[in-house]
Amino acid sequence: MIRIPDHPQLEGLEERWAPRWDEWGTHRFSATTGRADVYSIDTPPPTVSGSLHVGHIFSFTQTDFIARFQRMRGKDVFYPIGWDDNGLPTERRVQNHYGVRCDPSVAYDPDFSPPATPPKHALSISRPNFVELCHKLTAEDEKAFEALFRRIGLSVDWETQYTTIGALAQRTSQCAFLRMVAGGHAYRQEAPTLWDVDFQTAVAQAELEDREIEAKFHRLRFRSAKTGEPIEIDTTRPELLPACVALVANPDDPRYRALLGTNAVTPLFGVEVPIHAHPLADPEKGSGIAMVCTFGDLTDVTWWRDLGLATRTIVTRDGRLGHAPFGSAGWESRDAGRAATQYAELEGLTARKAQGRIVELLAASGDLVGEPRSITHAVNFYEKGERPLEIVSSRQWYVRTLERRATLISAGRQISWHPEFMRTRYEAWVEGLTGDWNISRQRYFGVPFPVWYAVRADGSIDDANPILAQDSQLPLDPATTVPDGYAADQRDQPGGFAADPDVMDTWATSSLSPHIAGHWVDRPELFARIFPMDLRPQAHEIIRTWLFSSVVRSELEHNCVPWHHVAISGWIVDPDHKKISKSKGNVVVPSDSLDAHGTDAVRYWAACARLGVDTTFDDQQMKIGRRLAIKILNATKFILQRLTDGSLPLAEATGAQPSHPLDLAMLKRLAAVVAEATEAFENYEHARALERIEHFFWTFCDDYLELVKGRAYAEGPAADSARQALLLAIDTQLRLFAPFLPFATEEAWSWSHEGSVHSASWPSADELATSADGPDERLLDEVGTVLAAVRRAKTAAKQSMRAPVARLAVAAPAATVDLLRLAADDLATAGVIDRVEFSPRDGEIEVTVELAEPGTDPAG
RNA sequence: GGGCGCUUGGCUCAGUUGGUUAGAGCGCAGCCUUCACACGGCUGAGGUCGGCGGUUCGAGUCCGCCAGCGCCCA
Repeated sequence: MIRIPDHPQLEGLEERWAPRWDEWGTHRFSATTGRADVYSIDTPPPTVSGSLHVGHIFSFTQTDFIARFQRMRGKDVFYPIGWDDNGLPTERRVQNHYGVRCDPSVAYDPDFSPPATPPKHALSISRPNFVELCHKLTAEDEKAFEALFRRIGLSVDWETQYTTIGALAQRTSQCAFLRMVAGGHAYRQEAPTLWDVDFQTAVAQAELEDREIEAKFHRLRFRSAKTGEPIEIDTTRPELLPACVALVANPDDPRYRALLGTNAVTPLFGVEVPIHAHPLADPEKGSGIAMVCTFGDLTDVTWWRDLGLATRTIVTRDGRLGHAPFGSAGWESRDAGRAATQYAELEGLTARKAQGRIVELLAASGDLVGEPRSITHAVNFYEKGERPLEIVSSRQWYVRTLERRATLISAGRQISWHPEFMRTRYEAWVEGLTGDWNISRQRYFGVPFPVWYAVRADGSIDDANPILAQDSQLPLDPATTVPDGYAADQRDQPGGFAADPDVMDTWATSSLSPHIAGHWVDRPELFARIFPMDLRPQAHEIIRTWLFSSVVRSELEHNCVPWHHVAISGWIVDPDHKKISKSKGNVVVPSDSLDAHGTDAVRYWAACARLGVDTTFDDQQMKIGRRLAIKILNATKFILQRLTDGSLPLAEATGAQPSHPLDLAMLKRLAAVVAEATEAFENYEHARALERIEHFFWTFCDDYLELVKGRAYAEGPAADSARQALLLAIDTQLRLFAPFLPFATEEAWSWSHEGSVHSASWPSADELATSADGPDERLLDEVGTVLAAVRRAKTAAKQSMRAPVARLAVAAPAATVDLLRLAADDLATAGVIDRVEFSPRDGEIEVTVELAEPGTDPAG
């Protein structure tokens, strides 16, 4: 029996249907079909330690449209959900939340529990205790995300969840790492490394950002080694003078041409350094000749590499000036005693303090020319950091990317980008790579490298020959697991072994999201069904990180791209076009919108935006979505309740095929809409699909429904035709709307069907175009035009739409008249028209309306 | 400094390969209330498409330059 509420509403639909879908397994991946029948999605795992915001709803919902469409098209949709709990954001949140600090030198306390309220001074706890807290807090955060995602009706398979720090992620990550090492794609090397002195970790190129900061140019006086002539250089970092290894000038700069190939002597330290030419030396900057230190900035690294310069590292990992053995090999000086004395003034100071001190020393020795001058310049920062990055020399694991640039660019061209122009961002990034990918991070909450090193008899570490874990041991933490052939008590002992102290960059793990979600390491038959995946949805600011690193991993491991399509979502901006962020105080809480407008309304807002387009947070748009959802309920109710006897199945309610020209014209139009919407969806243009469907729906309600109402109430073949057409049309439209408005469509669908609309098949034009040689589909438009003219006349006369019309006269081209005659009866009924007259004439259609009541107005 | 994107009625946006009077919704104005829908319906006013120049029989739609906004990268 059809049970339709008297007043259908949206309230409560989420609570009614979401549990049903779980029960029915509507969104479950069956994993029984072949790859060709699977549609797999590489869902972005949100950072659970971050905040929930409308951007999540927006972008995740856009992916859900695609998932639901593909499911209705008969695909077995692999739509997992992951949580990114790995890495620094979690560490910071745990530190703040519990008021603790990780100190690896503290011993594990199995009975530890965090204080009820965070203490004023951070409590030092062991690494295992700290990691436990990370797991505890992320588990709570994940629940909040899950609740939100369920509420917005994401059709993910909740049985396919993954994390980026769990055992599977660690095993996957370590396994893939070992394979990279075995394949020669990963290597460990001592190299200049961008270093954040506060976070105490290496930073990858992808995590850099430039910031303009205030600095001072100091003019230092060097002297020519041969002639003693002064050579003045400008530097913002005079404290690095002890690390100076060369001077560089532009080869085209006539001022310094004569000096090229000679040596200069540094002030205070008396070190002889060569003078080289290099095109990156900017003649306009300062005095036009610069000192190269190891290392002040990335340009120093370039010069050091290009020119094969010496290395004299003084900045240590904590951002202080370390030991500099002037007089020993590599630290030769014309006056080693003086150099050592001077350096003793600096050693142990932070870079900032050392700068102040060395300026005093230079002033005292007369080697500072004039006063320091203020400038602003761009300096590298870690995107999450607060102090400029230092460049230190250290041993890190790298993945070879530089040599594969061409491959990576061609990989990008094998992927369909939505929108297409986003590809450019990827290519620009790959072309701009300056070094291999550093995947070592000196953090605590991450995937450890499954590697140890032998400790030599003298206690030094044999870095060159890492001891790699066996696959069967994974996942493991080398800090607790002992490598084959060693005993536990040999840890950190001469002749024993030492664990690699680092963890992997989070991108080194999340770049394997298809492998983690698809169980590459433990369910190969599953992985084969879903990989390469069909779709990677993500935001554009992480093209250079997540997208790039995923392509790298897939190319290295499988020699193919990880997905066929990439869908880039836009950002949410506030009504003033400002990016939504906490610091701006314009954050919109997602649950507020859901409370106020309902899930379908919020989804409608997201559906109106094309991929890649930044979108305004717009309450108004949600209200429109809400109105649409209600209209769908009401229109469905009307058609089912009034026009069938409440008997099922509906197809048998009337039995007849639509035969009336107006009905056939409407169905033909609908068939065209189905075709357009399908094509749009196939092209990842959900907004276009929705626009076409929605536009048709309003015409359907305003014109067609009104026109056939009267006929459909009656009896006979013409009435049967109307009823059948109405049923066919609403059935089709519910399915078309289903990906966008899953709750309202499911509710309306349930009034006439068993099972879920989301398991129904996506409509095809064939179902509707009952006859190719039916009437001209313009019929619906033409009748609509005349009906609008009738309404206009009634409105102008301030009459009700039910006001009777004595006479309607339509003058139009003969072909149009012929068409209109086909629906003259419906027109008369809908307009409450007594007499309808047609007359052929060339030119525009002209409609004359004579109202039965006084106050008749011509219109049209 | 380089790259990418955007600039269409008050607002938010569509405008497919250049082609008849540039579309939609919101907002606004007016009208209509019990028979699907007042959490509504109908009707209407309102843009010449950022600026300049070019290609073309014809440009919002292609090309160049400029301006503003945004993002990415140096």
